[in-house]
Amino acid sequence: MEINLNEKLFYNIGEVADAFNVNQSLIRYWEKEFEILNPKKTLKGTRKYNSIDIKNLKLIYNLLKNRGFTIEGAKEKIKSESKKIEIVEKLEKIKFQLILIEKEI
Amino acid sequence: MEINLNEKLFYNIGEVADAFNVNQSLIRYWEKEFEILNPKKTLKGTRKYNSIDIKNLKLIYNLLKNRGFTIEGAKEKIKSESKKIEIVEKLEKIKFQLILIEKEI
DNA sequence: GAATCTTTATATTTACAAAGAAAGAAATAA
DNA sequence: TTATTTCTTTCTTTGTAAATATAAAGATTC
Repeated sequence: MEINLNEKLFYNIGEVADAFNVNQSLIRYWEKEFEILNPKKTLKGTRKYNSIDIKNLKLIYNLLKNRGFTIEGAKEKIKSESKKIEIVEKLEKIKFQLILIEKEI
Repeated sequence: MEINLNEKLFYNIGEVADAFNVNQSLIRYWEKEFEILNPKKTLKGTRKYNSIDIKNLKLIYNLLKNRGFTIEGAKEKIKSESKKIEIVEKLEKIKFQLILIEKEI
């Protein structure tokens, strides 16, 4: 990535596409496909990407380009993501309990 | 699946395709794509699927049809599978140690 | 004659790119 | 300053390439 996506509050599509090294059209296409990708638009219709949009884009990019999911597969994955987070939270609690037990020994 | 794939030692492609409810050509196509799918052939060239082939087919089917991987993504996943198995084995050992510790308490 | 084989052609789906219009930004002239 | 021109960016819509899946043909085997 030439462009650092941590400096500004908002980025436009050109900067984003550049940072991910993909075509602008691909960013727009993902927007059609993925509900979570919903950048605000100016009155004139220009997209403005904030840090949450960037985070979601990184997630999508990773699933599609690194991990080898289809678009549909990535959608499912994202849906189940929240469930996974719940599970991780439960595991955190268990970890906490284990630490307590360890201290009792 | 109409056909139960646990009854016989070998199945031919028609039965397999039927069981997975896919086209025979798809089974052959996957064979070209996935190294792990390597059914033995009779002297005359007819494919014979044993339980390992069936297991691998289930894996491939699951990755492609249920979990939403691309073919390339599924290949990668399968490659990394063996590494995962190693990790699980290590965790099993740790579990064993933990049980030992628990008994000492 | 029903099932399978290989090879090749074709269909379908998925993922992305191109094209032309519109808007924005920047440079230049009045 | 404020018009005017010019270049760049972004827009939506439409087109297309690549990936995936299936079908077809003709030969062979069960």
